[in-house]
Amino acid sequence: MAGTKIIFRVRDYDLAATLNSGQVFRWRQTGNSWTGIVGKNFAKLTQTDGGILAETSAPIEDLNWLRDFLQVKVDLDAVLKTFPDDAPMRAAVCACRGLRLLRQEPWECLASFILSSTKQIVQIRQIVALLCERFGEPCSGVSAERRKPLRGDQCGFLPKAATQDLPVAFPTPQRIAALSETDLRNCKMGFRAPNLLAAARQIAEGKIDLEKIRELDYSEARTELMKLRGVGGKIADCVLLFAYGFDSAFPVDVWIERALQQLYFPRRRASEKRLRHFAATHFGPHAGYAQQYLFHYMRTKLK
DNA sequence: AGCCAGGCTTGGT
DNA sequence: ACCAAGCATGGC
Repeated sequence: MAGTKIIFRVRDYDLAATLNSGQVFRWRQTGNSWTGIVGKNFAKLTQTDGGILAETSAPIEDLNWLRDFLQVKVDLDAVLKTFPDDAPMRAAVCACRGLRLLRQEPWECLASFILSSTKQIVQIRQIVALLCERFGEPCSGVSAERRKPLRGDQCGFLPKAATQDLPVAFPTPQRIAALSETDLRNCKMGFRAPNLLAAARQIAEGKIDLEKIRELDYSEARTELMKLRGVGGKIADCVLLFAYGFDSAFPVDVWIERALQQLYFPRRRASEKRLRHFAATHFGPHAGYAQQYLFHYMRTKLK
């Protein structure tokens, strides 16, 4: 790829664990490298001894979008030190060394998590890929002929790679707001289609301002996000944590519920309410990081 | 309060 | 090869 090559010197950064931990849904692994898109920029990332090798078509003097996305400036040790010193947390940190939180663009993150409801990660990836392939704008620095018009699931005879991830930006709220529910259902999102459509329209009409949410405190921001169709407490917390950087957000899904029950209340069955209260009080100022460690630990090591 | 919404994956036969 | 059950969140 013509363009910029740079190494971000960073310790304790496990790229694979981070990109595979259910925060983002469009990154693809090829060998030791990962390719994906941040905003309108295409990037290829490779784990190296000294840190992360980044290749992108953007000019080298302006890579803050990528530093910000990767959160390379976060002092992970300092974050880990704030975790409670108990056996489950120590095990999770030990098992997932180098796991990080990314900082995503709010709209892509929000839309992805609206689509995530009652879906497993592989299926979310498929839905998001279809949506982007059909309605996303081509990325800057990518020639037009690489964007072959494909019909997604209608070209089953093509090798799988041909239908995967062309370099396109995630479709804007305006673009999605102009679509029909049928267009969206055809991306296999089922009952999530009207939710995504309504949310896109609420945003396109200016009823909800995703940028303004940055200025609010955690609970105000949560209330605001939950005005969007298809956004309950869990999805709001995912967006607050993964896009807005509210480290105190602690999304509770069934995996986390299972992890808390199994690791912290192995004897007696704890009510959902009790688990929520525990989650909100036990993990400290970077509870969201703790949540990510427990989530990934549960999914990859315990199950 | 409890049921419903798709479609892919997993497990049993 | 096939069918049933499992997944997992918000809206009504």
